[in-house]
Amino acid sequence: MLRFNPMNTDNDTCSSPPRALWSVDGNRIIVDELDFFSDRNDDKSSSPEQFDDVSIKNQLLSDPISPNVNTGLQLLITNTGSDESTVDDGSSIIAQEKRLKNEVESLQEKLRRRNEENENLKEMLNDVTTNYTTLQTRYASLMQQLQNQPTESSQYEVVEGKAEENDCFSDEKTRSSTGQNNNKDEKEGDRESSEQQQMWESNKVNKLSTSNATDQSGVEATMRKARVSVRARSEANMISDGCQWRKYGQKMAKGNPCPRAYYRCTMNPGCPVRKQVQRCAEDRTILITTYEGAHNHALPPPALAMASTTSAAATMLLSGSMPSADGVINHNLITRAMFPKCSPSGMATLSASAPFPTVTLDLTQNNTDNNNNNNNCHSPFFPPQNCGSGGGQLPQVIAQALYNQSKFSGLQLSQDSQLQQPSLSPAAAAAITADPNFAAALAAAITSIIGASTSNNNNPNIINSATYNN
DNA sequence: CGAGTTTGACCCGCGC
DNA sequence: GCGCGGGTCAAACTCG
Ligand SMILES: [Zn+2]
Repeated sequence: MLRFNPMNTDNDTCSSPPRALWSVDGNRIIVDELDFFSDRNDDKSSSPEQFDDVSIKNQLLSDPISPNVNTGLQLLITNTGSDESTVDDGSSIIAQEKRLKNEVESLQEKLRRRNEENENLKEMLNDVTTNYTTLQTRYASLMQQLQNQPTESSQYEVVEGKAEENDCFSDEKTRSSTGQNNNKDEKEGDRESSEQQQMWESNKVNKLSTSNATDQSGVEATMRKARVSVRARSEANMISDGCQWRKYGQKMAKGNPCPRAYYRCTMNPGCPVRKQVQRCAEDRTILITTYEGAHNHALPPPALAMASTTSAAATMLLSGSMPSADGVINHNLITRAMFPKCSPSGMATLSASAPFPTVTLDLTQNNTDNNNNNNNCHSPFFPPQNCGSGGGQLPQVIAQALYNQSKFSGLQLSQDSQLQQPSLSPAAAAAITADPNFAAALAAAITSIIGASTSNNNNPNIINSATYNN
């Protein structure tokens, strides 16, 4: 959904970041921003159920095993007890005993169901761990392979034709064409890792003092530098992605009359995530938002899609930059998983060129053509009627698809056949989707695990922040 | 008054 | 070494 502020006639594309990106009351008023997650946050009546996991949640709500319904039962039991006490005045003690007994029973039942849930979740976590171990093993072997064949630069370029052709990617082109040796990566990684260790409050003096973490930081820097670039057609100045951002700079980029704005995540003081917002030079209706880094805190559900996408893209690009076919596999994987019947070249572009590997999501084509191609985008992750269903929904759909994709790419990269059959038991999936808090926490944890696969000295805050508060 | 934005200065890497 | 360009900092400013 495009929300356009008629009062804002300013051509400056990046001067008005949103004030209320994530509102608890759900009645936020978004001025001058493209809302990727509109139907999750505001209008409750506008067909909020877009995806499979949400439909699972719906099933859960009508499921008698659901804790939500269980709460209702508890209330019912309490009412029954009080009804009895009003009927029978003489045997109030017996009635009370009965009521207490019922209460205990219901609590026991509740406990039992919680235990079942825990078992399911444990099982799921085991699956996740197993898949993670598999992935890590594969990653290690690929790294070994990389060390044996250090100079196969041609395979670093997974997809570059599209980016090279378009002036909108001029900065990416610049980055892609510079610095291809490992030495530079290490230097860059040194700087970046010291940044991460010392949070944003650190100053440059501290940065200079931590120059000994060179060995382990190169990969981490790649992770940190991996980017997800979203091209969306929008008059709005900002994409609402569920996070809170603070603008820290604005520059005029060369070759583009529109300024580039720099934002950093402010949901957690130490969060390293940044994003850049810039209009396309050739078509100023196209907004290019580039995300970088992984959040070190739990996120509201709407923010998870983009955040996980960024993290997963980093992971994919990391493996994609190996001297193997992984990059291509992942490229096909991401596009096939999203739009099996769409042309893969136009939707998701994977540029694994050092030092800033970037996944570019081009959402502009479907925004223009969605009236004609409503049935062209069928995906196992969402029903076809949700494809191309309006300006703001499409990005949301894609973000969700990427969120799903990110889970699969991280957990089941080596098992192509399982791509369309996530190994989530229905009960576990229901348990997760029933509770947004847990979903957020778990997704953050998984994202962190994926991120941790690139480094041994991972930031402990990542895991610690992914706690489940109920 | 605090949070967020603006904007010029500064830092750093890279190419010449 | 110098200039250029991208990215970041931080003081001044704005806004609610
Ligand atoms: Zn964050």
